Amino acid sequence: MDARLRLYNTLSRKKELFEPLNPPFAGLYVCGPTVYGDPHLGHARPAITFDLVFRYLLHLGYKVRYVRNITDVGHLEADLDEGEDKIAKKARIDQVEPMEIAQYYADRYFTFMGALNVKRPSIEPRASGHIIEQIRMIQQILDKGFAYIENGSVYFDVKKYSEFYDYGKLSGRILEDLMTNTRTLEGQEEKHNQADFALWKRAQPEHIMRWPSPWSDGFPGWHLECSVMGVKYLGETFDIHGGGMDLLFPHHESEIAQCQAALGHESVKYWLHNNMITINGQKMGKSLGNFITLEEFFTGSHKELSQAYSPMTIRFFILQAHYRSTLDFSNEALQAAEKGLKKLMTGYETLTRLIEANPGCEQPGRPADPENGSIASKLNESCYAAMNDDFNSPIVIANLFEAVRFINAVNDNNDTGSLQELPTLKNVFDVFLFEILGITKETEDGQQLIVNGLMDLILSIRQKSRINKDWGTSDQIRDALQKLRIAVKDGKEGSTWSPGN
RNA sequence: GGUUUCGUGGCCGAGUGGCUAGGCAGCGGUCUGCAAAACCGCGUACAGCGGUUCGACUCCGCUCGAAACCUCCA
Repeated sequence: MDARLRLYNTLSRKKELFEPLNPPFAGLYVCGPTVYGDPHLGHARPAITFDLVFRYLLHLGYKVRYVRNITDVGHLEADLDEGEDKIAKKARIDQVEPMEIAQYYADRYFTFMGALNVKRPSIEPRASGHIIEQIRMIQQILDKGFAYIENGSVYFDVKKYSEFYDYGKLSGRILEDLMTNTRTLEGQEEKHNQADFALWKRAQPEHIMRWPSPWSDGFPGWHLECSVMGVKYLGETFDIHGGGMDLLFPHHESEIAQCQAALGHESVKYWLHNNMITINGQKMGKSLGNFITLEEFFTGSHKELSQAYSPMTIRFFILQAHYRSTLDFSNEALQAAEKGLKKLMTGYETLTRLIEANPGCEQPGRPADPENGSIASKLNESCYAAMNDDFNSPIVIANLFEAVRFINAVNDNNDTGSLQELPTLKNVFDVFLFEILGITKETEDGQQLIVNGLMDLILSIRQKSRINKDWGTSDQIRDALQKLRIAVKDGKEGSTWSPGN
């Protein structure tokens, strides 16, 4: 087994050994949300993917600085209002200040990502707070001769750039194709070439989000912020840059070009890209209008949803697929995830109970089968191997299911010979399920304590009727609870209950 | 048209040149007052056609099909 982390670098299209530039430090930059709409399932994929990366790097002992930007400026609307900032457009509709919109949706984003147990990054910088730095980088690119000024706007000169460097190396694009194949958009006649992209745009009079610059009152181009903030907080070269596959071109390609042009070298060592979530085989996205917001998932209020799905179900659903695969949404798949997760959590509870009931087993490291090593430590190794192989969370989950089968077998057979495996097994769950995969028990609040008390009471009454073989009463209670979506299970040592089906 | 990626059993999804993925659903059984859970067992797979190979689902080529990107998008 290779105990070292390997990750798939989009730049080389190969799995590479992770060797950070300045160990024990590791830098991670991920393209964050544009805050002009409610967070949907598509936002959850990269957030959870790179949360997994973040958590695993931390677990391996790296001192990680994780930067994820908030885009609150600079994305152009290409359809009806060309040249107008998306946030500004929404603001005009709602008759409020653009920053108020950005603030509102940023807050929503944080709230829902929090529900998904996504760790907050070390730094969450906003594009609007880095206008000065962006202006400086534009000036650097101009000074090096890789940009030109046209009517108050500044454009990146892709043709000039590709005389020295390879524009297209990340996405596999060929420059000649880009020059000829790019669709002609209105208001783009200032460009010398179709493939050129804006570094600074002069604002039209009705454009409300604007800042002064040496060239005009305007706003920065839409690829610039990530280059600027990545370099500012992680250094001129840093380890990992992540994002969705849809950002590969032109966004990340242009980021590489901007850094190369301004700094004389590239800034990113490993490029990581998560795949898309599809709905009926099609990408789920804002512009397609087929997205389901996270709020709708949590409440079940969308016509495509047959029920509500808890945040942990969503998280588990996403982690059950490898991050570089597309993941197709369906109610059936979500329900399977819900049940699978429940099985895992029940298994963990059984494990905890077994350890409490058998204080003698609290000496880890004594394998039941010394010939072949313990099952628990094998699973542990297998989980590390999976994570080291480009963050293969589905394999980790498969291992955890195997652990559950083992736990249940011990529980059923009272196999005392295997009890000493349990502490190690608990450690595997604590590390992989909770710490690295970031699954949590769904929260219990004050109401829950009352419910617990009531349920204890009800089940003790039912137990009495069962002892008296009063099946009518006992079934009446169970059926009534069933209608409230509370499942009762009768075991040898009394009954237990759980919410859900 | 170009670039990138993919096509695995009822559904979702891993993986490998020869040895069980896993989950959900289904069927049979054990257990149980019944049920649920759990456990045991079972079934239908690697789009098609060629090639390389002792042997390919796994490598190569072609065909068919799908998606993303080429335009803001996670």
